[in-house]
Amino acid sequence: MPTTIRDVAAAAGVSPATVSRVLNGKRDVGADLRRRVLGVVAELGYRRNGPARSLRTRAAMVLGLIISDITNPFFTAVVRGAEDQAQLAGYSVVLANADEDVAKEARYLEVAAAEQMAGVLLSPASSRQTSADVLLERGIPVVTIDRRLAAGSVDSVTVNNHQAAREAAEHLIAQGCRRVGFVAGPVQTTTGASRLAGYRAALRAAGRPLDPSLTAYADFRTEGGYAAARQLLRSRKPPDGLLISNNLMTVGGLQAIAEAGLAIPADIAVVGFDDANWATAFRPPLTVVAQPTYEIGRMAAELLLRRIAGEKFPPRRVVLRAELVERASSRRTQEPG
Amino acid sequence: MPTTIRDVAAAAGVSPATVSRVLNGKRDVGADLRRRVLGVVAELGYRRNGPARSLRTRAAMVLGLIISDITNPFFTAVVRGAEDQAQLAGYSVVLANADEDVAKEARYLEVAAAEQMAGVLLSPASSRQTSADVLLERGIPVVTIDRRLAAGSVDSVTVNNHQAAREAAEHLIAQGCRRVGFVAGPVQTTTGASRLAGYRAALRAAGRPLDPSLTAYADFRTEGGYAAARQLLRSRKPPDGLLISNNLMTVGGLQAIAEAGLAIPADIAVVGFDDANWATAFRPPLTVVAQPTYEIGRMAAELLLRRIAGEKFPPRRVVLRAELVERASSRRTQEPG
DNA sequence: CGCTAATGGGAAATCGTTTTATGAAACGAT
DNA sequence: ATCGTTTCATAAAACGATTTCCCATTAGCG
Repeated sequence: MPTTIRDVAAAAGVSPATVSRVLNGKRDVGADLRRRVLGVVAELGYRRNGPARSLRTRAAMVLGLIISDITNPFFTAVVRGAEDQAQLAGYSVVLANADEDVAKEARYLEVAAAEQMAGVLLSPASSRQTSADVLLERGIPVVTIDRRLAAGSVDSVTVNNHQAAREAAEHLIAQGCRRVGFVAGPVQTTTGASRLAGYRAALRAAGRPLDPSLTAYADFRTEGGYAAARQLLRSRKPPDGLLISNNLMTVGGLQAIAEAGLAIPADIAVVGFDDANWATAFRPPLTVVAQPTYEIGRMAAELLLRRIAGEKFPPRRVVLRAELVERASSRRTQEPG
Repeated sequence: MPTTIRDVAAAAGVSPATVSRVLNGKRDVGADLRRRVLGVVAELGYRRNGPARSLRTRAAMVLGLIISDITNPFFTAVVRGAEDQAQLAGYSVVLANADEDVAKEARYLEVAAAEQMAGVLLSPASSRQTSADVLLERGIPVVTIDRRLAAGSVDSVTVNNHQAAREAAEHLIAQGCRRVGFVAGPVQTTTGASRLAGYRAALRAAGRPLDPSLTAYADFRTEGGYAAARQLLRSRKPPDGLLISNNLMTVGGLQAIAEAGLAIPADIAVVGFDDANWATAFRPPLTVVAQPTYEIGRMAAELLLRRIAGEKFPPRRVVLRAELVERASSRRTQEPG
């Protein structure tokens, strides 16, 4: 029913092979013939059949993007960057939501292989338990986003988590906070582990003891952040400064602080991660570690497309800069006590 | 290189046709044979080639999901619902971000057709200028989400926007607001138009004049909401109550209010749309019109899958309930003036 | 027992594209 | 005039699944 390449060929009085070459800009086709073919294509409104093409070329013009939590605005911003870059090269982006679940992630990786996707962007739920091999074995390139895999052979695009977390903690210390608390993410992600390490490095550098009761562990989700922050606030010696290591957990943390009736920054100074659009609407405006989200996605897609194009180079670890954006939530004019 | 259906067939000592039948549960295959085939499939780790399958069956096991703004948490929540439902039926979901741009939307619709997607969920940028016909002509079903098309022949899943907006406005009036302002979305979307109409209906019912200086138009985006709210606040007779007709614009509106140094709800009572996770972390907690986002996505996917399965029924317009969730941002104990 | 019907399985065509191998024309150069 | 060499097109073979026929075998029934 829909027009095929044969229809176009017949209408233009050439063979299907010629039409194909015109469409793919392959070997030289006479300029006049090319024009004629393109004319017929436009006239008949022909669009090539994706699956047939994928079957023959053994690769779909599709990039997989498996992210760990689609409700996290950080990732959706990344998606935009990746999508824009992919589109420049004529690729579409398929999104999947792995929900921080290793098994679900594995399933989607298999789907990517079965669908012959050209390449996959992945924010792995765990740096070790990964099924990325399914793709690598078949020669489908993978680039990890926001997090790394323990096996060092895969390209990655991340930010300088360690340093950023350290600077954020040092900022709180410099503002006069005596007890700086930390809401940590899952340590099986490189991002979670690095940020925790950065926080600890800051305390160490400041000669502060590492009080375990100042660190609470959560799962990068709003509810987790809420519970973790509550636990910290209810301890016998609660923190007067708090660093929360991702976006969603920051929302939960703020809620816990509000419920506890504490004033920001007077009672407790707060620094969050990721510059969500509500951060400046919040009162007081939120100090955050801002990540170049769009650029992360764009860069990762660019890297992936180069692999897909067959470029050879040693595994690349792109590290972009995350920067502390100081706002009122962490600003203390006078030292307490 | 990867194992094909022939490999499986050879290893199991049957024909490819039989393997195919087992995998698709089509005609009855002997129980013992079926077991043997499935055993070999598992043993060889065989996964069928998606493109080959799509080529033959003329439909990929893929649903397209074209949303108008991926940075809007409302839509990402919808995505989750759709994805979960799709997965139950063995379908994957492909996401595309149309950015409220009619041309971009048209491009993605063509991609969906070319890729032979089984069906498409769409939140159209405009109720009239749509290219959905590209799909409908080819028999690919479409279900619109959050918004409707003017051509009434397409299934849709929306909420009762008119009534919800009206109730929200009436709530503000009941709280004693004398001048209730409204930040409207694009009226070429059915959602934008309905919410505006609901607001107006509330004023009319309360016998209030329709002061045009109390309505500002924006684009469903944060910056637009900020600009619109600022315009309202700077007018000669600013509102003492404000209804903002979507998620992102609410963030912008709150920012404008904060910058103007106004107190919520004392100086201005606020009601937003969509219950983002930060709404309760905000001080005062935000009164919102909450939409059943997950259910919208789930329902739309369910409807689409039924169409894909070939069910015949007249175009269905599912309307879910959006409900006002009263919190402190709109609560006024005493009447002003 | 003989006939029809039902069941389980295989051979081969088919989906629409790309690509390899091949050939015809055109053009210089010898 | 002949022989390469390009250049431009074509015919036909993939790609890997599904599915339409078709053929055995068995079951059912009078």
